[in-house]
Amino acid sequence: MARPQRSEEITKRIIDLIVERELPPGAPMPTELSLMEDIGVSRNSIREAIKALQALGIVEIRHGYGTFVGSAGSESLQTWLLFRTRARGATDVGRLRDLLEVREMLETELTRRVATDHRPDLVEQLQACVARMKRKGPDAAEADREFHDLICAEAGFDLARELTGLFWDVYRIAESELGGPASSPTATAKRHQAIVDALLLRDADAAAEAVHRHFDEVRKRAKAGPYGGFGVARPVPAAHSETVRR
Amino acid sequence: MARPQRSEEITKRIIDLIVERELPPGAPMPTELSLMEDIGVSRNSIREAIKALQALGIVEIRHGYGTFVGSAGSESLQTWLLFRTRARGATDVGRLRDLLEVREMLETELTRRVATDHRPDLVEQLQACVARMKRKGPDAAEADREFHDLICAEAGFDLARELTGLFWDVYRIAESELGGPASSPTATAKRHQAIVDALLLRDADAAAEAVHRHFDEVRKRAKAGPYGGFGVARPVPAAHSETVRR
DNA sequence: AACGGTAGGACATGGGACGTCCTATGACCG
DNA sequence: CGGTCATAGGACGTCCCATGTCCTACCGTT
Repeated sequence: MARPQRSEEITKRIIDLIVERELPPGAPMPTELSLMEDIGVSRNSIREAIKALQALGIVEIRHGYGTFVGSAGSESLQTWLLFRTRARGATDVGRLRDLLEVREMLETELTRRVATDHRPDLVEQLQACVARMKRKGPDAAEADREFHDLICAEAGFDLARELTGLFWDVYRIAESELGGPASSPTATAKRHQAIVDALLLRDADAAAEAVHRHFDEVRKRAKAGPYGGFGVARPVPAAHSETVRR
Repeated sequence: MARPQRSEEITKRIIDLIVERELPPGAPMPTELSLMEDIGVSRNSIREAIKALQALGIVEIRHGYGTFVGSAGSESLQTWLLFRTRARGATDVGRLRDLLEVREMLETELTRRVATDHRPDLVEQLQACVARMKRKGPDAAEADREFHDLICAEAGFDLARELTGLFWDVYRIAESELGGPASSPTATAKRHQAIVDALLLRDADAAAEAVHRHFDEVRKRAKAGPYGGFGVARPVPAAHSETVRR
């Protein structure tokens, strides 16, 4: 007995192999054939394990060329997080709130740290982003993203930066599915300007406060959406629930 | 042309299927056979797609019984995060620092929110955890985890709570692999006690400060570890780097 | 020397067979 | 009559093999 998921075992073995050999991202993985021989299972089992690894960004597969060690970037989690917010009814806005909340917490603290310790030209770059936000269009959203990413990058914590980027992306996708009202460019620019001002003064508390106000703005916009607010879990229709067995 | 990864396409289709039918976690997925017919690909392709979904916790497979919709809990990310911190040499402590930093940011803000708004008996439960911490042993670590989880749960943001739990687990595993010094039970208890005290007074700033001090303690301990500190990226040995093609 | 065709390596997809695990049903026994 | 065990059926797990597709590198031609 003690047959705890053959393929999971294979997955672990492959990961260990990468870690032990200290293969850097981009390094070629052993051939599926040699993996077969090393681990002693069939090719299909290897392929399924590799597929699981691919879903986590741990390996990258290039058709016809080979499999390579991946960087395990946060993009891999987009599917996960998106599913998590869409599951059980895309109209349940409560999950969107969670997303925003985590972003707010992370960015508040990140901004706090950056406020007292940042390169002089950071403010200029941020200022440029704010200017771009004022012009309506697809570039405004891009500038918004860059604005937040600049601050997160400045803090120097890769993981935190990637996570906030991930949350930003997923929030935007989920929000667009719900079709909320568009944001006002001038209001958005104003909120971001307040953050820049606080950073310029190197005032951590003011910066944190400005970030909070910014998120208040976003929340207010989301509340005005088609489902009337966060936390209002729409009752799940019973239509399909009888498909549940047991 | 335009052959964007057959299996990735299948993965998306399956996710959409779950979302559209609003299948709740635990609901049985369609049979692999019926999926084959619906999507029109072979069973192997379906299986690979499902395998990828399983790696993300989106579906759960019970051998010999069926496949079920998963809850996409944060446990699924453990492999990802663990790999991310172990990749390219387990001795690179810089990644551990990132882990701690995110935890600190999240917990600081979470604690801040909980400080001014929490159930009266939360403090009692926390106090009980602190008492357990004072006794050395495996239960002390468990009490530590419960302590933080209690606070995160109180805030009411599932996502944030799960993430902090995930970071806690991964940090502990990664740390144990590095084999740092054990923490002093009394010092640990003292730091946690300070947090409880601040919560009792419903003083958000004091609570945040206490959390910071707690993490300072953890950082200090990690710095005393075998690799002499955070951020000291050990140079990657060139031994295997010539295996990189291109 | 530059170009293009071709061979080979590696992954993608498809189909089938057999083993294993779980559940449920029904016969058997107390 | 009720409880227990054996068996049948459904569904996933593993494996094998064949063919398609993509990329690289080599080599012959111009």
